[in-house]
Amino acid sequence: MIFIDLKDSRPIYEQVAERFKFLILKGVIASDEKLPSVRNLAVDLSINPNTIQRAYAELERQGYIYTVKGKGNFAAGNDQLIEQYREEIRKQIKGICETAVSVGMTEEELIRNIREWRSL
Amino acid sequence: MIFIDLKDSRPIYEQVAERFKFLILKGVIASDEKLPSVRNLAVDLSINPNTIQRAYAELERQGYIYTVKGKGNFAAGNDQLIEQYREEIRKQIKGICETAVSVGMTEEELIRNIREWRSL
Amino acid sequence: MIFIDLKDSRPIYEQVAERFKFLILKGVIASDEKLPSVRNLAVDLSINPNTIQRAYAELERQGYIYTVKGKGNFAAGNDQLIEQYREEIRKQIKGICETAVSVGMTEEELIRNIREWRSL
Amino acid sequence: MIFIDLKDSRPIYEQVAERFKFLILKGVIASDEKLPSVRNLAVDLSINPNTIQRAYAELERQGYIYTVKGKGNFAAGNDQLIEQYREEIRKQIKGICETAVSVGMTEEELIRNIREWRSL
DNA sequence: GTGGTCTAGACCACA
DNA sequence: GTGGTCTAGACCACA
Repeated sequence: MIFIDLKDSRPIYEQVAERFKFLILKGVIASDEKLPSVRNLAVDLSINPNTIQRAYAELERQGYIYTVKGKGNFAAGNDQLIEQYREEIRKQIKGICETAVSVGMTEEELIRNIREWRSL
Repeated sequence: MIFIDLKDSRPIYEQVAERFKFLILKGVIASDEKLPSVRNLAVDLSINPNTIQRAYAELERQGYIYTVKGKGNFAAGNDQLIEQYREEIRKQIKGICETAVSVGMTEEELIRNIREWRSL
Repeated sequence: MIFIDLKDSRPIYEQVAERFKFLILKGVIASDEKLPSVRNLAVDLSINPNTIQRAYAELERQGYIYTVKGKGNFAAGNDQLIEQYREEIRKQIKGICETAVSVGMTEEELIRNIREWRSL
Repeated sequence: MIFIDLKDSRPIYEQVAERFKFLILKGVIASDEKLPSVRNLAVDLSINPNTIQRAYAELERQGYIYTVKGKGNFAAGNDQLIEQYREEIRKQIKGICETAVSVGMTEEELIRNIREWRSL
């Protein structure tokens, strides 16, 4: 369910957090479903528990999970999260498109690219 | 011409390189035009020369400039660069859009966002 | 009568203890009235009995309840408790106000805030 | 300038962060002034660098400092920070006052307490 | 068993 | 020199 790529330049804790974000938003991990424990996941991925801990702390800070001490970490209700995530994505696309346009790519060209992926 | 923002989380060398990329692609710096010398730019920006050196090395590696020993650094011909840059951007947008769609954003929604920025 | 919020970052035993403190101070639980047994409450709240036990131990330590072996836990007389609780609150407010003032908030500003909540 | 209290129940990283927040808001550390390096402070306080790192990361996340890689950490401009901090304090006071009132303390009593500290 | 904090120490990117 | 990430392993609070 979780994979990490050591060759990826992004830090491991970020990859782990990103992956869980995705799984929660997709509904693969349901609301209030328990995530693997810090220790178990650390063993499974052959990663230090501190690194997992950091990924979970980040997810909690961003509202994707909540922590019950002594019990574990659980996926938060994801209704508002989806809207929050959309906003994040909008900003990312906006940033890229702005630089794209500034070096001469037209809006139509950008849109065409999006349409092409649809057909894949 | 070049500005750096210390509060930006990106490393300084990357900001400098990015800025030159932009200027070259826009044609503000013409093909074969000389870039400021490492030392001068370092003084102007109150930055360590090593940092400028690294930015230039990066630009050369990516084909945006070429170095003539004893003369300086010069902007490469920018025709092929533009296409290269577009390809980069396409990949970035593609990556983002794919995750966007996978969590339920429709293609039309993405396109609408792009159109809205146009009107700004 | 007792509710716990798993998403609250405070430990469960503290939430339980805090809630009973409140009920005793408000007089909802009268002096010498029996509190639910550890086991019953644990079942009702679907919580580990150890956790309830700890909440009760904390309440006893602070003088809010007293234990009669073989009989159960009972609310202490609440006259002195109220004064004790007020003292606690005074200290808390004092601590916060001091730092508030030291970074430039005026006393009048603090008081105004309190008055505003009244009207809610 | 920075002191930590091992007997304090709050984690060390939080104490350190809180202390810097205070110094920045008071203007003791001016805008864009450099904070001690992670390593130096760690040695001075006989604390592990990781713990200082965490305190600084927290401060950056909350906007109190900004990081320049390879250079150090610097105090952010504190105009907006003050307002942000006031809001934090308001919430804290509000929370305490609400429970105070709910157990029978009057608003006037709370205000009287504040006035008394003034005369200290 | 579960998460939270911390130490000790390594290695890397950046300036 | 400076911050950022990570491992290894300890100890504590909580359930």
